[in-house]
Amino acid sequence: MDAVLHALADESRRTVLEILRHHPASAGELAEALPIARPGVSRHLRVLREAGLVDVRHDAQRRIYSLRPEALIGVDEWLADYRALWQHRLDALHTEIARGKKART
Amino acid sequence: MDAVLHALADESRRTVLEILRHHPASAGELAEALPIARPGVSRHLRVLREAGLVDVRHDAQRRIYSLRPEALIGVDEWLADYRALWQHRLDALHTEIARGKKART
DNA sequence: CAGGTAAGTAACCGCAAGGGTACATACATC
DNA sequence: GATGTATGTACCCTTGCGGTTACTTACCTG
Repeated sequence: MDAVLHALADESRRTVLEILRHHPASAGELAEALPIARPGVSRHLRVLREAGLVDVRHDAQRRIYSLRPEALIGVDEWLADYRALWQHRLDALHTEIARGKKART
Repeated sequence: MDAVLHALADESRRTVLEILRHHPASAGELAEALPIARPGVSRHLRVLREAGLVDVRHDAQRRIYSLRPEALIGVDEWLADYRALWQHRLDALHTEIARGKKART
């Protein structure tokens, strides 16, 4: 999961994911969408590949990248524990609010 | 959310969160639990503070840190969109498996 | 108020990440 | 097989981050 979180920490790489979330795209298309030059994008794509977040398909000279959201499952599971915590807090907050209402009546 | 993801990308900082998930702790206690020296931990704590992931309470010279898991809600919401994607894929996979079973009978 | 403890900051070092330019590789076409 | 296009890699440079030691700040206690 470390590699995934590291990949997610970069804004450009998240942008790539957002694009791929809607449709697969070639490396060139992705580079056009980012404010950095092709080589830089290639490197970002390598990070995403190694983190298991994207898949590559060869189409002649083109490399078509597509999303592999399964890699995010690990992060999701990690967050699940915390989700229980904040859910608990929100519940407590709601209880508090309800109590306040009751007291005011 | 950027600050939060940046904070999460570091193993040491995640360790701090894991500790605080169970109980509040002073900066010194956290430093003892990590393989790095106090000043380093102080900086990690600052990152976590600025990302809104922890709260500080003063107790004489001690600074007691506690978790504020609410900050992770943003990440959770961001992941939610992807969750729909992989859920869809897993459903498709299960359908495929079911179909395979049926074919074999 | 002197001494001790807890935490944070400052200055410094080393390394790894991220960007760009230039080059190499793969494939399609003429 | 020469040319053009799409992509990735090598190299260099700069920046930022993490770690350490040394110092400052805050607070408690005798």
